[in-house]
Amino acid sequence: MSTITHTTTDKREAIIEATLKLSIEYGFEGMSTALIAKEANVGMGTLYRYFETKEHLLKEVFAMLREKMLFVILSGIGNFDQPIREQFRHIVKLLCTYYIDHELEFRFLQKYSDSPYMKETYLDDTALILEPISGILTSGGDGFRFRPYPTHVIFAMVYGPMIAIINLIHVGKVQMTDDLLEDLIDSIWDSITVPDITPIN
Amino acid sequence: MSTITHTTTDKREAIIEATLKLSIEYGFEGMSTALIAKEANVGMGTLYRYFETKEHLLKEVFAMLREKMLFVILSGIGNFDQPIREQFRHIVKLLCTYYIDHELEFRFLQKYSDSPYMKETYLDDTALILEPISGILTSGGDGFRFRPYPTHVIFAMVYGPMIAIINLIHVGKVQMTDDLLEDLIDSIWDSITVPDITPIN
Amino acid sequence: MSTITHTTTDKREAIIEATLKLSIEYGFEGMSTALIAKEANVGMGTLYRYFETKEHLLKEVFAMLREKMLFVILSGIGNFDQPIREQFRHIVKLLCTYYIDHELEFRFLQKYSDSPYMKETYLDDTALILEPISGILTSGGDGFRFRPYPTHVIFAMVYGPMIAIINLIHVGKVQMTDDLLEDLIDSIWDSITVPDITPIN
Amino acid sequence: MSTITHTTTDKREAIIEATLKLSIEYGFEGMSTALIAKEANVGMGTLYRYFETKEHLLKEVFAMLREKMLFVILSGIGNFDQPIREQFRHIVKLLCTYYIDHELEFRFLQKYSDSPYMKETYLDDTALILEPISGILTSGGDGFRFRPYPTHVIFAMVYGPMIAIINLIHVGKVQMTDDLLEDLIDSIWDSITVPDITPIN
DNA sequence: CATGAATGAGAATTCATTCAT
DNA sequence: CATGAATGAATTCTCATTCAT
Repeated sequence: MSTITHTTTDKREAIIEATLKLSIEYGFEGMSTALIAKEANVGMGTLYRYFETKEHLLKEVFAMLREKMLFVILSGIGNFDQPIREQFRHIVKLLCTYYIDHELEFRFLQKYSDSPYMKETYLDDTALILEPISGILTSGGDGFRFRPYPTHVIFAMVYGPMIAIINLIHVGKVQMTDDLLEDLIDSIWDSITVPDITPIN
Repeated sequence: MSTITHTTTDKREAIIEATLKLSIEYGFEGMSTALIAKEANVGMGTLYRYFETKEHLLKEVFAMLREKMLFVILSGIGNFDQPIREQFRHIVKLLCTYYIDHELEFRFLQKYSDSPYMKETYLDDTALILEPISGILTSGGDGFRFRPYPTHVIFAMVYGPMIAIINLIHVGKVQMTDDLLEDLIDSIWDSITVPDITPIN
Repeated sequence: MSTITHTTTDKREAIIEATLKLSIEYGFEGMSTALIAKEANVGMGTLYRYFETKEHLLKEVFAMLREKMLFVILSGIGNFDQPIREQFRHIVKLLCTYYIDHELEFRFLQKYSDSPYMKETYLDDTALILEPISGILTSGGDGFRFRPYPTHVIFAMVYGPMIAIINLIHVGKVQMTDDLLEDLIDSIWDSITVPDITPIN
Repeated sequence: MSTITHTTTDKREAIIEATLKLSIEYGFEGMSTALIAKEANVGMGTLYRYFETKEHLLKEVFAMLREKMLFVILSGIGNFDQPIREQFRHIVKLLCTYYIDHELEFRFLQKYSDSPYMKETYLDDTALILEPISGILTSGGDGFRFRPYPTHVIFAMVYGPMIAIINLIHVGKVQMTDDLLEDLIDSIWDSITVPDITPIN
């Protein structure tokens, strides 16, 4: 962050940015390191100063995107005193908006999660998009009960439709509006909860 | 079925089988044609007798899997006189069961749909898994109404969770049971419909 | 030549014919044996029944063309009692006409003579086109003398321009007429002889 | 000439030199890029840094040889005030000497001109060797007249024998001497001109 | 004899990575 | 630190040749 390392950081950032962009356009293996370097306006050797390997580079882009996403979400997180349902609505909305506005990042994460590289990487891929609300989805609530599914399934019932719909928007099949988003979140909510009052259902 | 075509079919099948298996293990570009040939126990030249290009091979595997899936589903399709909800339940169950039992095929389709190859291929990727029930999801019903979403969104609300959950099972995070499956289908149903009688909800 | 071997001969001929045609269109290595077989309407195995190797096939086409050419020339050869100059005129005319009318054969011979295959083959390439008149060009004459060049050079002074002009005609740069041909032969004659007695010519 | 470009030029030159040599020995397709690289003492990748394709490489060798030849000829060109016949004699001599002394280059040009690659290349193949004297051969003169042939034919009557004789020398069938060369040029001259004194011919 | 499916050695080309400057 | 020329292992694809039918 000091002035001196600024240039350095810039190059690193430029490489990551280039990787993000090109990986979407060409795919991970369609994108050569030479191309990345060119797009980032650095020499090929420079790339290897900052990243041990193409694979490492991808992994770091992935890690960076995760952290960036987490930061954004956590920054925007609301009031913990609110009812669970409101918190859920708020965060899912935040998440969707974020990924709708950051197509490249979303696509990269999807691509990476599905690639063989992921095997080498530590993370639980599926939960990725839901990390920020893992807490919420395992707690109880007032006026409703989560359906008695394994936690993983609850997660899947949330991020499954989310991912599908974000994709839809990115490929231009659907225009997202605030109202539609609100409704969809309600739909998802309905699919993982039951009202608490009527045990009959 | 004659002796001649039998041999022929055998090699073609072996190559396809090998491709299916190895593409999961190594990814499309991590899997060399030499490896495929070896796994299929044929010479490299043989592979190129049956498939013009590696890309063509992948496309044909994809096309074959689609047809196979469609065939299975259509063969198992139930009574069209049943209420929509029953038909939905039946087919989604069939689909889930099929893909749970055919992990390699499921993974291949996912991979292919996300790959740059897909661009060259004709199909609407997202709807793939739902082709068999596209009819049902656009018709009306008795005792319920589909939520007023664009058709694409309705689709996404169904295949999104399906894919997510099938994945969960394949990676071993969840054990699927008949009861769980039934419940999940109900959950999904709830997320795309509203009861017709009580406008309150 | 018997009725029984007729079929056999036909296939051999067909292969040779196909080779001749395709070698011009694609070049020796641009022309695959599979293509030859297809063009000749025989199976690939058949080709190898008649010719040990692609190289052997080419060599035999070459040999065949030589013999064919020799046969044509010898058949058309005129009166040995005629003056040398008349014999020269007659034969060179015959040769030129033959190669003008048999473009494929001419091109094949040129191609083959220049190829590495030629190394394996016995013949003196350059003299090829002049074999039929080698006798004439080494004898003496009345009213003229051959210029005091090595025999090889005399040959070269004849076939050099011949080849160049036949090429010109095949590529369509020049239209050959009887008169032009006669004149050219005179020109060539002038370049290898000097008048013996009368400097006036 | 700086250190950097020197190294660069060296490798490029080495590759071209190797190509020149090997193409004679093995033919264009008998010579693999791996072999070229080895002969040039560079890695295979290096070859492709300098030349996009094997085909491009060959084309550049061709272009380079043409320019080199032109340069040599133009540098040695004599006095334009001399009679046409003297100019003709001078330049043909220069050309013959050049190609006699540069066997590889001569053979390469012949090979390339006859190859399918030539189709892609711009040039009028046949005239290649005569480019430097095309001006002379179309002008008039004193004391002689060019025979009334199409220009292409005049050209052919010159380069035909030239090529044939140069070949003869390269394969060792003839030893060239200054006297022989002078005489041959006279012979060629005689074949394309007639004395001007006797309009009767 | 005729066939053509099967084969694998070999060819052109690419690209991640290194290292001398 | 930065660079990009150099490298060769690895990849896709071709094709002359064989051999079981």
